[in-house]
Amino acid sequence: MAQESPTFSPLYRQIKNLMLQGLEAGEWHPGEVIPSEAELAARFSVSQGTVRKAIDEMAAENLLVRKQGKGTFVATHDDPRSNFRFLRLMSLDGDGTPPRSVPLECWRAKAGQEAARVLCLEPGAPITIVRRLLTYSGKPVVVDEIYLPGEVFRGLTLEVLQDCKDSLYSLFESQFGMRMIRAEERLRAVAADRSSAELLKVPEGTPLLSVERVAYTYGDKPVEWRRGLYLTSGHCYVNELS
Amino acid sequence: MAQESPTFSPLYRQIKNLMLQGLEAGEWHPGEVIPSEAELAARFSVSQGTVRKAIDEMAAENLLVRKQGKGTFVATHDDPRSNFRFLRLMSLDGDGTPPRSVPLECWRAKAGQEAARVLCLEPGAPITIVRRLLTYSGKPVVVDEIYLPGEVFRGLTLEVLQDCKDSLYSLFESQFGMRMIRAEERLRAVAADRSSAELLKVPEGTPLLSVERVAYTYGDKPVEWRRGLYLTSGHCYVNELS
DNA sequence: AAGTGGTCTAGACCACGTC
DNA sequence: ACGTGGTCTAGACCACTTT
Repeated sequence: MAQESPTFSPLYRQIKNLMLQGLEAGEWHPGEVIPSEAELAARFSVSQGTVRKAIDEMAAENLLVRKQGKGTFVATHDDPRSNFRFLRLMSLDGDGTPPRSVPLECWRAKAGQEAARVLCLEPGAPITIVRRLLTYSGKPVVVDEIYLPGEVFRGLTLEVLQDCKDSLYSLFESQFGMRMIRAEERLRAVAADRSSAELLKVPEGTPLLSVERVAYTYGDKPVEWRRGLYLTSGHCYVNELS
Repeated sequence: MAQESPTFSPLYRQIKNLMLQGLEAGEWHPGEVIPSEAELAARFSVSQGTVRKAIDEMAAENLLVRKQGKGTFVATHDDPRSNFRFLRLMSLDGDGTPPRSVPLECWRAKAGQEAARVLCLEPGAPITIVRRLLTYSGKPVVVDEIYLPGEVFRGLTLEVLQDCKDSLYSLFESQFGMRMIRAEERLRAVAADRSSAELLKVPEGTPLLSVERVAYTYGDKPVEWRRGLYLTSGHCYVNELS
């Protein structure tokens, strides 16, 4: 038989898409409860089980968080236990103290070929670049260079970064309405250049872990390109294969 | 109110545990179909929906693979598309040709302190050690040292490894009944020692990506400890954060 | 007591693969 | 035509949190 409906989409997935639009449009904000399953079922005129399956998928993607007896909440980067999600760095001894972010520079520029390609911008479009250090117990471990679309992050300055007590993604979420939901990282081993070596207080040429990341928001739209150099003498990058 | 049942376990999870025992005991082998949902529901005297939820979880953990219209199958490492699951290496240019495994050595030894701890063995217990090279398009990219419990892998020799056309985990699965289902990796950047540098044909001191892995089989039992040194001049380690 | 998500059931129908 | 997994429904009851 001919394949009649190559675009077949089950009901629960259509419901999911409607809810995704709600999230993207800001109908429900990070940290807030969304309506109960029964309410959503009534709104969309489907059974509770169908809404449930839509929510299940979104919870599996870390977009929503279910809490029995309380409701279903829009996920947020403020939750401290979600810190390991986007920074998989662990001390070689058991020390679990969280890192401190030390912003170094923040300036505006025009997107070059590569930045434009990665962030899906026009070459020459305004971008914002951040350089910062991550320290564990006062010792420098990561130096990051972060490229952001200038339009979205118009109000981002060094002062804003210095005043921020939370993670970078918490700041992006609360101050710029930009929520990171997924990222791809590419890891390589490189030799420390002079500038990085100075910041990390190691000899030039020291092997460093280069971590290149593209982060995406709703609709798989890339909104951050970053390159970090990790000093892995006292820390390691942890990954779970499953 | 007092928490009456701290050990509450829903029905579908009990079913799942029963099925896990079936997998572990070898009742169903990798690649084979398991009984239909209706059959399992009858066997366990529960509804099909409950069996379904048990299978859903196991499919999410890559233990089972559902195929609409055909049945549910025990996952296997033979599936070529599962190669990226445990070897997240990608060419920097788009070249997608798979790697070739070149076994170098295979010998028996007694577990030292660290190997015993990681593999949950008695110090002095027999272990098997494998050294091998991974080449892409003929060029050496990875040198691996692999520690295995000697009891389980008694028949493993260099000849067996050389005769094997599939992945290492396929061999372990088919020849030794040992299926890897999960692994933890720790990544660091290190300088190439002399031996590795020679094998990878790079100068001593070249930055290499050190990948230390512990792989687990059913019941979270560790059964492999490996350390790989990756040459990342032409390849990178890809990771998805979500 | 009331409201939320979590579990379990039973049955109907759909999409896919095989015979 | 048949068997498989996939979707959808409606209703009952359980576990957790708040009022």
